[in-house]
Amino acid sequence: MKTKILYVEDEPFLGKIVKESLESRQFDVRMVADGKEVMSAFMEMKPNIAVLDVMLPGKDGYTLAKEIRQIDPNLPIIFVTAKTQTEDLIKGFEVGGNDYLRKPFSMEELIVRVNNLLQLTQKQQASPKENIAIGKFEFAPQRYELRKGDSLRKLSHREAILLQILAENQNNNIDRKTILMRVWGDDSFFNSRNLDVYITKLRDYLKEDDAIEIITIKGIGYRFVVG
Amino acid sequence: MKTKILYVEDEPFLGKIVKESLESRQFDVRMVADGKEVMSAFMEMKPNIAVLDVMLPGKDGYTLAKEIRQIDPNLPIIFVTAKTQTEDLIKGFEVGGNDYLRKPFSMEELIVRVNNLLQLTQKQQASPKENIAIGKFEFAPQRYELRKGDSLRKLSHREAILLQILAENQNNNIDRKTILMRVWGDDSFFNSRNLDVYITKLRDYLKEDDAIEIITIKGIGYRFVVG
DNA sequence: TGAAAGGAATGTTAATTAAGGTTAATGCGT
DNA sequence: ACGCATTAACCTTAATTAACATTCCTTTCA
Repeated sequence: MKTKILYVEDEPFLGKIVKESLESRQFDVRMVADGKEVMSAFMEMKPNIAVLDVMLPGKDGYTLAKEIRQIDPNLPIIFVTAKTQTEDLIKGFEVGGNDYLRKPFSMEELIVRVNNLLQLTQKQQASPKENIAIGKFEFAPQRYELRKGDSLRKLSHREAILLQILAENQNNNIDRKTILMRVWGDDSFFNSRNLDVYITKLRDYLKEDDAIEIITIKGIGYRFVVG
Repeated sequence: MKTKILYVEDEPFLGKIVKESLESRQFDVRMVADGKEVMSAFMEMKPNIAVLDVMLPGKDGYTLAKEIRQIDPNLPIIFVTAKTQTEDLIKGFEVGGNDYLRKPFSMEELIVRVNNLLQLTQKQQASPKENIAIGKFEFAPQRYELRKGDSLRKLSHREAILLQILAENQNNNIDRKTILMRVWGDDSFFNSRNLDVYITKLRDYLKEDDAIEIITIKGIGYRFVVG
């Protein structure tokens, strides 16, 4: 699945160039020009990263960053602005930004910084060879085995992948869609029902430990909480 | 314990200023001027972050970054250099750098970027929101659970977010609009009615404790008072 | 000045729709 | 035939919309 960029820029000419340039690098870009429209676009598209101009009609980039931070404390945010003063940069980081790029900037630099942030914020997922501790259980992803004390349960392929995705993202929300794409490769209606079935199975397998819970977030996905 | 910075810089004058400036911010700084000495200093001090000049006697910064990456794939690395070309910057990220600062730079900017990277790499797995005490209740935002004594009520996603917003802002006015944006992402008519419904639900859940009240401030929003 | 009227904002409860959960039956490859 | 994966049928719960009630602020007029 493509990485989704929410790009907020009110200069149409610059905006178009940057958007196309990012798209040519296989990013899925949504551009918004008016500050007031950003939050609804944000909720709708659920971007992986936000690139914000600071000076905007409607609402400025700093305010937007603050609002985004309230909803998602982990989303990478890059400011791209003509404001070159150090104080402006500091403010950008203060409101929750993770990088600050002064205009004019080179496209290459933006792309490199976008990728850098995406990498930094991705979970350094335990290499799938290592066993993962899940409450009182221990999960061996490569062997599809779920252990608790002396009892052992062999998982099927789908069960194992699903559990691995959940375990890798403990305490974080996981999109239904993300799961569907990773386990089934598409998010059709039937696979979506299928996911329900597998969630039920995993809940059943894990019910011996009360500290473990797969919380449903209706309309969004799941959150796997342990302890 | 202080955050340890490994600072590699061969210009003694600049180096001294930066080092002292970082130390005045409570960082524990070790400065190395010769590229060849960096790796042993690295192994010895086990820094939390590295700030590298690129052009150095002995071994250049890019090479150092590569060597550091072999040992620690997650250590934040910032390049600080007089090389202003985009290609140099790209190379910096390619070899594993996480930020790139062109000389001359302001101390403030360096510090802000250092802190940003430290935060980004720490935030990783641990985002366990702490339980919030609400009068006689205890609310576990991660698990969407509201407890009072031995009784437990599981909240839905919307209920939980709303309660969290209220609880975070105990005794302060909260704009309706702010709530709507955070819970629904927009403040349309229907969602506004929706908010009323959820406020009613929370009032119902919390009515067992008389000290808790969700006060309506007509035309503004709500105030959540406890005790 | 203050009581009544009117209206907008909010409260409450219920009905509706949509999402997800559960269990069982079916399909399909080995 | 076995084991998993998929589809289906039916059930439960959350979220939204709707309908009607209330509150409280504002306006107006005695």
